[in-house]
Amino acid sequence: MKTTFIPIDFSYFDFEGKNFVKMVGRDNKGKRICVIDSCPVFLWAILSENIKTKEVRGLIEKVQKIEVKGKDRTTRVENVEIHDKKFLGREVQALKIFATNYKDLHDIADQLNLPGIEKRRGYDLGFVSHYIIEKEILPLKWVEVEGELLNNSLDFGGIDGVFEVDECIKAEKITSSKEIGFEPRILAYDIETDEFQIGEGEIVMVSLYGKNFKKVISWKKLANKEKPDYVDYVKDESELIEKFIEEVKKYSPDFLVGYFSDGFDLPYLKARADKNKIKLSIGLDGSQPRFSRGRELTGEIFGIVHVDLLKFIKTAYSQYMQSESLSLNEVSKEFLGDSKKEFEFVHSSKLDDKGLLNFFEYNLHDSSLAYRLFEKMWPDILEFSIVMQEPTFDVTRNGMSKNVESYLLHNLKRFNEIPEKRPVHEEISERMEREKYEGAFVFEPTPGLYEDVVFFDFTSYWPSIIVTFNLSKSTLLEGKEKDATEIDVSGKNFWFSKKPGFFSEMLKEIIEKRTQYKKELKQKEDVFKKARSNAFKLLANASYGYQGFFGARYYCPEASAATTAISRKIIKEIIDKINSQDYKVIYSDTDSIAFLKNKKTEKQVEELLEKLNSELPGIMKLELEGFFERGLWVSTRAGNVGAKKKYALIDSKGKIKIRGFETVRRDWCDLARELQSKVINLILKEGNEKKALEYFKEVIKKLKNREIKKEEIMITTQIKKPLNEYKSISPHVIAAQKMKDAGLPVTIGSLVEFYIAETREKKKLIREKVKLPDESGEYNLEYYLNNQILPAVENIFEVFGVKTKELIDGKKQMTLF
DNA sequence: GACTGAACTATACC
DNA sequence: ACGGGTATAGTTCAGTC
Repeated sequence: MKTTFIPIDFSYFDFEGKNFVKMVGRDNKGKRICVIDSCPVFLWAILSENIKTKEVRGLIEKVQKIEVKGKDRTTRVENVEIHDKKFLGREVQALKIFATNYKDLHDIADQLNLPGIEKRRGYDLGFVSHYIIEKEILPLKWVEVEGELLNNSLDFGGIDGVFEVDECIKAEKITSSKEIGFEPRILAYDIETDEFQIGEGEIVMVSLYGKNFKKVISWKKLANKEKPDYVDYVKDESELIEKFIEEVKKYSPDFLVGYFSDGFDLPYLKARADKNKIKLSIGLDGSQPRFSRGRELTGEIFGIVHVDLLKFIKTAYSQYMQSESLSLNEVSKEFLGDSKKEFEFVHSSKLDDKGLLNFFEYNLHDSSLAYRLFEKMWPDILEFSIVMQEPTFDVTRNGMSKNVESYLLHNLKRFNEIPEKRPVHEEISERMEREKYEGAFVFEPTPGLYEDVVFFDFTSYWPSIIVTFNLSKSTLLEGKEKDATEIDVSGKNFWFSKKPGFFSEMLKEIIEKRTQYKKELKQKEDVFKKARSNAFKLLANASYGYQGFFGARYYCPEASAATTAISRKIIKEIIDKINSQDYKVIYSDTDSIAFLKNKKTEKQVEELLEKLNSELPGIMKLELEGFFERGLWVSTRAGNVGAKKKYALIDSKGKIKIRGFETVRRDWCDLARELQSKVINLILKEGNEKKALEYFKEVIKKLKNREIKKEEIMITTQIKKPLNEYKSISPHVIAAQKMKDAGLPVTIGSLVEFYIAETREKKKLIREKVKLPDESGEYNLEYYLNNQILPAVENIFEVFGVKTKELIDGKKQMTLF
């Protein structure tokens, strides 16, 4: 039979010692299909450079006889071929060694520790990735499948008999198909429980939200009020879990979506199913979710892609987001303009009818938010899967370095390259201990309020350096060669080949594709194209970090150090050139330069830009970031030098851009942040400090009169490690400990909120004055004056010669008097 | 007990 | 374990007098 098919979920199984991929997806009529396929399994043995033909023949004969006896199967070498390949850009001869089972390749490799074989590679990709590379079948890309319809046949020991799909096909031929669009079936879910610890308390209710579908399943019932339509009552928790499974099966989603569901909802469901002695048989073959043993839990369901949106948001969006936390509430506000429903948690036994009704709504709304977030992010999720060529389950969980690596591995074929291996544990520890290399250049500004500021910045600065100078593991030379680029890295020299390597070639393609899509987007908007452009942008940006990351296959700190060395050299040259053209550079950080326009016209500035660009090497390019009417730089708190990474700008439309100031830091209280923001605004708009100073005096007065609302003085700080590992017990650790004592969950990543209160006795340390938001108390006047609002504006007013400290002290004495 | 610099910690910038 | 280094700034800690 023949069908058009889109693969969504990827997994594999063994039958008679061989590996088979099972792909679950849809056909063009929306029917749910499972396609079973296989591919040759092999690894590479790279031969020594000087090996003789005769020796190769002997080696092949020896390798052909290798057999590995395992507990439940025997794997043997089935065939050996010799190929001309490349490894790290070097031409090599390599044996392609075919074997029975992918998981046994490691054992085969152990037997290949033979003279004449230099390296063994290509057996640590995972069978699914190996399959995708070999058969060139991409996740979420339509294909034409020809094969045998398995209809409860005995093939594969009757494995398809238990698959809850419309058709199961054993593939004979798979070819690519034209794109016909795909609308995924999405189901979001969320549970509410009596305890925060996994499995500790009962699951009170679970909500489901899909297309024209909403449901809350609960064993807790309203006593007197009528139940809403979307609520289904069940007898107890055990029935709740069974009903949940039933509803998921009935809805038949491609994607089951949660928020922090890898870490909470799914493991909680599993734990409670275990406790109730029932099976959480949610997989399409009746299997239970499988949880990885890694540092962080991940829950995988056969046939349904379980997506934890929190993880994807962390890697794909967080660096560009305004939200100060990644809570469902904040993220929903930013992406959907909607927030969670208000609800104060109480134990289910203490819920009255009104509370329970709210709880139903709250629970359903959370699922609705997750559903809509998925819809919003679907173009990015889809394009990430297609660009990285990895299953959606993985790309939604991997970090950017893993994504860079996926892209590399899936494109090596075009370069005839054998993949490098993953670093082993010892290598990783060694790499982690390496000395840091010197990074970017930051210009020390002179504090002041400047008029007419121009900003230039480089487009994809570091990636463009890597490409232009060919900086990578495969192009790093051992010593000086004739056709090499010599790079002085803080007094030490490195040489890189001028012949382009696959890393910089691929990165060049990534940058070019990004530029091309961006150009096309200007002509016509398209959410999917935008998502693809974004995926390439993120890949390019992560490529520099990748080479310096200890877990990378293509780890190359020399390339990273060379990249930053070149970046420092070039930006300093540009600064000199701009200064020599009768402009004055006032600031620079990594890839951006700010300078005074000096009464010149915008056209003259653009000509300057053009000239600078004509002198830049390779694909490097400088861009005009913008013209600004005013810019403010301040000094550091400690000394009288200009502070780096702290400035504020205003453009001709009155739009203000603030960098680094306390205003943009979440670990300062709102009072200080809003005061500072207002002061910066007034100064930039007015061009002087007068109105700002008046405003500051008002705030001091209000604070002293205790007219400030409590929520404005709350300080929020993140817990970054287990509480007992803190060497220095700072206020936020005390706050966290207090929360823990009150039975609230505090884990790594938790944000704790507290304020500094007045104390009866005189206490020396700030941490002794910490109180949680719901603890009664007066805010500590001295602390908020001297440690919050004064530091927030002191350096700003200092630019104008105003001594704010005297302002606070003077007033204080007066009020005391 | 006051003072001081180093260490620790969180968060921003690019 | 799940990109990198540069930088500011607060609070505690440990040493001195």
